[in-house]
Amino acid sequence: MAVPFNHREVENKWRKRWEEKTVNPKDPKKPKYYCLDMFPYPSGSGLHVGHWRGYVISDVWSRYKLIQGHYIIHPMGWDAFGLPAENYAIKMGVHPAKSTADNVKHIKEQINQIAALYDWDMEVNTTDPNFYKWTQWIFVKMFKAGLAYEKEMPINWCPSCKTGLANEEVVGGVCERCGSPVTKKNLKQWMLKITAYADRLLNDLDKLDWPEKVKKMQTDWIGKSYGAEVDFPVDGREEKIRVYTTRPDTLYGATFMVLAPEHALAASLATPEQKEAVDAYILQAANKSSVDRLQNKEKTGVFTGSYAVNPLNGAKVPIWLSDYVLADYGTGAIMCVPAHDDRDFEFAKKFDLPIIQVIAKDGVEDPDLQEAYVGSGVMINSADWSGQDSEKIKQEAPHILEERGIGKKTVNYKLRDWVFSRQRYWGEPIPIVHCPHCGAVAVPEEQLPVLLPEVESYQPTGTGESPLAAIDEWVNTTCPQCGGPAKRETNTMPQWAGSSWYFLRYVDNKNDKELVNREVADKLLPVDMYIGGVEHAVLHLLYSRFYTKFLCDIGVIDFDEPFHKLFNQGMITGKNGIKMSKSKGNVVSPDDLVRDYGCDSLRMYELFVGPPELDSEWDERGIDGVYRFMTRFWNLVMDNKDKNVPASKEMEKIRHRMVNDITSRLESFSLNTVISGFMEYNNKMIDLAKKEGGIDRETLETAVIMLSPFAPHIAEELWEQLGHTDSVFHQENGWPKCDEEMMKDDEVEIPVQVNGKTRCVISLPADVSKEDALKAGEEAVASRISGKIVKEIFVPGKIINFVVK
RNA sequence: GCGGAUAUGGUGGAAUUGGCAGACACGCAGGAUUUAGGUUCCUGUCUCUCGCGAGGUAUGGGUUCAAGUCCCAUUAUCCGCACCA
Repeated sequence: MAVPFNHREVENKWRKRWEEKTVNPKDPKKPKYYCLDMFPYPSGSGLHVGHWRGYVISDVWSRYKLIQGHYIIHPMGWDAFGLPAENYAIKMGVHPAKSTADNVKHIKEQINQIAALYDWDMEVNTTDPNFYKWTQWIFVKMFKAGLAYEKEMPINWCPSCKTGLANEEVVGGVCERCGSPVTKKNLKQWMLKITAYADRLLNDLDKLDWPEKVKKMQTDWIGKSYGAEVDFPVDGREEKIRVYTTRPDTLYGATFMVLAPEHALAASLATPEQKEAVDAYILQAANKSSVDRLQNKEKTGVFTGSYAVNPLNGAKVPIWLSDYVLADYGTGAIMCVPAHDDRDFEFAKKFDLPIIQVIAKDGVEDPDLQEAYVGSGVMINSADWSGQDSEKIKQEAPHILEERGIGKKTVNYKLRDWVFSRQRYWGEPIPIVHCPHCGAVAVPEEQLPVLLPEVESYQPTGTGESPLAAIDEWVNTTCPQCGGPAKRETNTMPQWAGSSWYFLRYVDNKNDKELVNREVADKLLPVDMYIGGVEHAVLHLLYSRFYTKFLCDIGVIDFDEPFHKLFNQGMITGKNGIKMSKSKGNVVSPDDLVRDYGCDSLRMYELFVGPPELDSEWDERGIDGVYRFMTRFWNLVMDNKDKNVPASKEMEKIRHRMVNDITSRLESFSLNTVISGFMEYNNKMIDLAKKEGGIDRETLETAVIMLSPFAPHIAEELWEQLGHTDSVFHQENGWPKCDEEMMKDDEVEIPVQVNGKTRCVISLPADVSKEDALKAGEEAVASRISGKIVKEIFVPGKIINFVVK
């Protein structure tokens, strides 16, 4: 009797072996392959089976590339600054540095259970001064390049997290992190000019092998639009009001104008009769939270009493204020064409303003317009434009306006600059010194890092000041420029600061002279494959692209996109698709499963549970099926390894087909069907081995090699049992290859249909001629044919169909 | 409201280019082994029908010799954006 399958013994044995000698030695002769996981923040709750999935996927891919002959860069680190770590620390009443260190230790142990190829020599931690020195260094470089600037303005403020937020961190009016409604707060903030990169961030998406969904989300977030700015003089005054429109073709239909309540001219446009109402409206708008603004879509507004002049036809149009116009997009003022814009239509109906149709689908005006017509058509009521195609006018209008000196062609973006300061303790101090004489001065590079000081109270103050502001001896310093007394910037950076560039540091994490050595970077970067959840589509992934482009521009690296290929894995949820969380009590820990079924079986089941890109419900029971497969495969190899049976034609066919199927499924990331493929071919091999009295060595070895990225321990053991002394991951010939000729059957089964319904299946030579096939098919279904055959279809290898009348 | 994705047995899910729907597993049922339970092995398992056969991939149409797959409309669920002029 062969050695029975004992996952615990096998796994313990190989863990030790791999510790003694890595299977992924740095070999400069091999081409690199950089496969990266989104690094976790070390929370106190540890890993559940959902966290495993992404790490298993990336490890399977890494090991596959390893066997193909690459040197694998597969690092792991800790995104340990930021709100989650700090909130956890506050909750548990310990210093964030302490709780972070404890959590890192714990999660590292849990990650090691996965038996991934992680190279811990490359480990980084964003809270390590040797790391955040370079996070600060990048900020200084951006400051010097004019990309980091201070501005006082109303920003998104989370009253629960007690800090300002970037636009990207506000989802549907609530804080992305804690779900509290976001308010506005007027604060002096550090901003990063990500808008300077808007076009490159947009255009370079084309270069990336990313899911279309993520590209689209970024495209929409950047929100580029083409249109025109048009100046409307204010009737009887000197000022002009500039508006932005994407529909200059509808200019003759502009019947009123709306300014955002925050517009600079809003108050001064009020006539004496309207002043009281206007002031009240401006005040009311200022107190409205963003959630109110989102939830209550009923249009409100107030007439200023003033009029503007349509520069094209001299028409006088009333100027209104309304909060449906955003102050910080375009010019904060719009011309309103109710006939051709839904929002303007609604506003015009509510306040009984005139509606002039200027485009008609068929050129005929609708006297009773019930809704805005936003499509294209023939221009009407538009002086010399009338009768022309509206799309043509849309293209030409900006130039016409420019010629007449009343407007110009313009481009606008939804993307806003990045609010970069946080009023919290647990982050990188912003390396700036405020000097009464010199203003904001960057801390000299040789003085970096600006260490995060120890404090008694690291709880957020909620006042808009960081807890750091209370530490006088830290705040008070000298100006690096003039030497006079000065104060340190007390805001910290957002969590995204470290994660925007950490992937560059892994490959040179001990370098204290440079962020990354250029030669090393040229050789080992960028990331070839990035694996993580979709939740960072416009946060981390946009910020990282921005940072990478900047670092490329200043010559630190020579590529301007960080992640060549991106894969978003779906979530593993609890019952009924509910996200696993401690509070829901539906968290499944991998610990028991690893103990009872082994790491390899859990790895396999993580993939088998469903398509990797979709969410999957965790169903504990299914893992039995994977475990049974492992046992059967183990027994198959053990029972046959010493038989030295020659390869039969039939067995060779199975082998080549197995290589073909498994490889193509793996290449297309259909990992759940790779696992079912292993099961299927295992059953086939078992059946045939029974019939033929054994199974040849090459087939066994091929199966073991292909299983090794998925179940590395068991594959190594079986490889050794098959008589090899080197690791299964070191294959001179790379990944198993298949020969299409060897996969072919001599005889093929072909269904024969009558009127599209299968009547029988016949066996024919693979290279049968059309005539012979049809003849054989007709004979086979002769008894089922009652009428006259009007059409005969033969698709080689697929189908025979007779159309009968 | 706009945009995107998804919809297949009791369950998770398979199905290159349109070519035998339900692979592979879970579960369930029956049997063998076992003192018994568990394990393991074998058989069955879309629905209706004793059977022949018929029907069947969210719903309704269409294209085709042939549709889960392509086209049109509808419904449901999930995700993204949400007054961006």
